[in-house]
This record gives sequence, C-alpha cells and structure tokens, in this order.
Amino acid sequence: MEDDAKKELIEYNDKEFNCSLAFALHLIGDKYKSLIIYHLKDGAQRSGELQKSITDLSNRMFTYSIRALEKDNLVKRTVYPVTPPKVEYELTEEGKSLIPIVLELNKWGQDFASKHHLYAP
Amino acid sequence: MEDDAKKELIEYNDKEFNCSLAFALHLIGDKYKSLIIYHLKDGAQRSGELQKSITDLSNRMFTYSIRALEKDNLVKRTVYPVTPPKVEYELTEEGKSLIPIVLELNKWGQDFASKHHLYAP
DNA sequence: CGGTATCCCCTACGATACTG
DNA sequence: CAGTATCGTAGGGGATACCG
Repeated sequence: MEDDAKKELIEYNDKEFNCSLAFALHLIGDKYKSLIIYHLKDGAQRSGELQKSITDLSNRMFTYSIRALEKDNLVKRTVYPVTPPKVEYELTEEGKSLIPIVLELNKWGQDFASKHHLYAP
Repeated sequence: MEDDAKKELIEYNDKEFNCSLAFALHLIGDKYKSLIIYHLKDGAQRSGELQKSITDLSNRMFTYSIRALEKDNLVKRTVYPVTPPKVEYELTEEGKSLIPIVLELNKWGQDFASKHHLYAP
C-alpha cells in the first residue's frame, strides 16, 4: 500500500485533490508550465530569452504560467535593479526534481510521433 | 541535438504541435486520462469497476476520456456480447509505455504534498 | 450495465493595448 | 525589457436525464 495511489485528500490553495497524480497535473499539466520547466532545465534564463524560446507563448500566458510556477515554489525569480530591467528565472530544487519526468514525457511524445509518422515534412 | 526538444512540427487530427512535450500533454495531460491509465496499469478492468475506482469521475467524463484514449491507441476496448452487457478496457502496448511516467508523476505529487504538509487529516 | 444527449458554467488561453 | 489590464473565445468539465 506504500507506493500505491494515496486516496488521502490533498488540500492546496482552497482546492482539493483526491489523488496525488491529479494534484501533480494541476501543478504542471497545463499547456505551457512543463514547457517552461523543460526550457529551464539547463539553468537560469533571462525572461525575454525564455519566453522567446517557447513557440507560440504569448506574453500574457508566459506571465500567467511563470507566476503560478513561482507560487508553487518550482521556479525562482530574480530581479536585477538595473536599467533596462533584467529578470532571470531558474528552477528551484523542487522544480529540478521534475526534469527527469519532463524529459521522459518529451521523449515519449517524440517516439509516439515518430511511430505514427506525425512529423510534418 | 538528438535528444533535445524537436522543433519540428507535429500534425495530429488537424491540430499542430510545435513540441513533442506539448503533444504528449495533449494526449494524456487533462484531468482524467492519466488517472485512467494509472488505474489500468495492472491489467484489464471492467468498465464500471474502472469508473468507480476513480473518485469524482462522472459517467460523462469517463466516456469522453476513454474514447479519446481509444482513438489515440493507448487503450483497447473489448465488448462481450452478453446480457447484461460487459465491456473491458486495457492498455495497449503503447499505453503501457506510459506507466513508468505516470508512476513517477504520481510519486512526485505525493512527495510534494508530503513536504508541504498538504495531506488533510 | 454501459453509453449517449443536452444544457450550462468556468477557466485556460488568445489578441491587443498600455505602463514603469 | 518586463509586466499588467481588458476584452473575448473554445472547450474541458459538472449535472441531469434518457436509450439499447
């Protein structure tokens, strides 16, 4: 029973999760969060660079996603008091613990796309 | 570059994905799909049992999610022509390849919840 | 028992414009 | 350069009722 799915209730920010898997997906499951984590895997990145590195990531959704990751203590934000402003983001230790999972999921997606010949010419 | 994120375009069901990670999340990232995969990890299950095993899973969302998984060739559906009707679901080989990832993600969620003392008494 | 159909809501997400 | 504000949309998701 130890490593089985816990049925115990998880409470987080006034929300409830019946399963740790559902909870994990809440933290990183939406469209851009895991992409951000992926792109931060090799170290801190400047805000603009990070945003540009992710295709189709609008400024609005970037802010939205990175703020959520920050709140959840997966990403750390550092502001340098210079002009023009400079902001860097990097993974926290807890955020880094997600890297292997994200890498695996990415690889799985690659394999699936290759097997089914989904890559456009 | 081999195991890096491919920038190549993935086309799937009239949708486009710029990253294999985003694509993978499209396949299993929403609220219940990964939970279904998790609960099928030990073998085939009868429809009703499977549905009941997942807390808060409505009949409607169960059908919706399992149909999508079926279309994506991650789950196989077997109908037994008896009365009353009996239907079983099981992971395909491709679906099984997701088990380790889902297990890891589940464990990660457990660890996070434990560290932050999120488990309700 | 297993599944579909309808109605409706909420929110993740997009586009655009604007501030320090 | 970094971020916020506002408006608008699509679809994931809940509740309920109904078929073979």
